[in-house]
Amino acid sequence: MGTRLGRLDRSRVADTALQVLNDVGLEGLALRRIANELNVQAPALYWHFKNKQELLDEMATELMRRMLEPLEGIEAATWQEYLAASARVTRRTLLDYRDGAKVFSGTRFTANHHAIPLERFLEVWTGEGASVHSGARAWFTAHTFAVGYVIEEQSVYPLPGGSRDPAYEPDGRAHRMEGYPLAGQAGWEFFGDLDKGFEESLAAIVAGVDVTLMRPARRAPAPDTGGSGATAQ
Amino acid sequence: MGTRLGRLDRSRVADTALQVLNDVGLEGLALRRIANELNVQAPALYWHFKNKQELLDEMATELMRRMLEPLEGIEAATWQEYLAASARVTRRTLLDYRDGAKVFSGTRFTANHHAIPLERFLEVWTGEGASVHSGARAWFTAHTFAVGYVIEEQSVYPLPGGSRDPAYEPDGRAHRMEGYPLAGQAGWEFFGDLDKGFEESLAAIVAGVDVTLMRPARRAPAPDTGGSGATAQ
DNA sequence: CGGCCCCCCTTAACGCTGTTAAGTGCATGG
DNA sequence: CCATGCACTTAACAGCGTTAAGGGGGGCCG
Repeated sequence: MGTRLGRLDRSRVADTALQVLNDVGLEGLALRRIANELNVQAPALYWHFKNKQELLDEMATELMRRMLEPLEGIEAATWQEYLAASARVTRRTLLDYRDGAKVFSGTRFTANHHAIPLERFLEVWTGEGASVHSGARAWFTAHTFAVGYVIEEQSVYPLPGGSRDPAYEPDGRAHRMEGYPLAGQAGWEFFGDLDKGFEESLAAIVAGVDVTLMRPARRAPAPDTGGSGATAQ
Repeated sequence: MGTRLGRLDRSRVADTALQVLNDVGLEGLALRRIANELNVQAPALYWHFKNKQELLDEMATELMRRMLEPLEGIEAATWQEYLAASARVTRRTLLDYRDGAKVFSGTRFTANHHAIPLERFLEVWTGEGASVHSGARAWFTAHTFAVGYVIEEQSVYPLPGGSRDPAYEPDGRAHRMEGYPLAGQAGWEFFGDLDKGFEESLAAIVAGVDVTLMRPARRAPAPDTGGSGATAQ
């Protein structure tokens, strides 16, 4: 159904693949379907990608690219604001695509655009007198959480902007939880208001990063996290 | 290869499937392969599961079941210890299986064993005078992070106990980061010592949960998280 | 201007996948 | 002793990622 617009290239294929993803999901993302949308036969894609994984990598890179614009628009005076804002951009971008978080997570980028916002964050962070080490840890914590959160979220709301998967109805969950009264109530919290839940968790993470990574760093260069006893390297 | 031990049932199939998973990974996990290991033909599995997804759900449930034993062994005086210990058990269990985190994440459980440790945590948490709401948020934050962390981790170390994927060698990463000096250094932090990284992030989350969810809850029943307040949907 | 080459795509085919339909043996209960 | 139905078999299908081989066309070189 697509129109032939001249030659193919990696980024046009990745762009079309992301549209197809929203139609059929990760499970149904077939090379023949993508090729059809580009008015081309499936093996043509192998001229531009050595296999499907390489196309998925390009799709993840394209998602990262699409995060950059809103990220550049962030005007954050503090590292807290920038860290939180970038986690929100990550979440919102991944939510725009069906199975976006699964495509994104664990996939290697084919370019290093992801270094741009990280570099910017670390400039602000180290400007406060803290180490690159602790800043990297702060960044990784927030983004690991954000991706993990959206993975859970997208199994409740599989379609971007769509309605909830019936199996995750809080009512049904609470009903199955007889014998676990507190856990039953908790089900509501998990999959109730996902926007609010994200904000609350994110606020906790930012506050914790401040306490354990930023503020000790001002006093001593090798912060002890109070965890399993391992001291910073 | 397998020996016929009488009849099949869901849990024996799931157990075998988890062994096969460690051999061939999620990508290579084929019903014919699992069936062969059970000395049975592939369609036989359809007597016990309506499709492959239902088998994957059972595998995730079995993983949850295998977390229960170490979780019950935890003697934690404080909610901090119990929350951190349960996140560690989650990580260690998922790391025992190839692609364990991907199998686990976003998959529905076929039983509600997961309520057991959650109930126990909420008892300790609410015993401190805080709400079920904030406790559920604390639990979800820590476990979302743990799963997200292992997903990243297993794309660096695909095999349980195996060696690192060459594409993630910190050396190589830093080399590709020219122009981003701080981000280049940060690469080491991300994929250097993953055990230590997990502990540092976990310590930050526990501390943040304390500050934003436990301690305000002692004063007011409806805690304001101090986030952006934007709960746009 | 002629011919070659290489880029980009085509057609054909392979082995494998999840899944369905139909049939079979065996244990069990009336 | 026969009938019921559980638990599995064999056979087959459509669709998947991927490879092999071939072809058309535009640009460069003789």
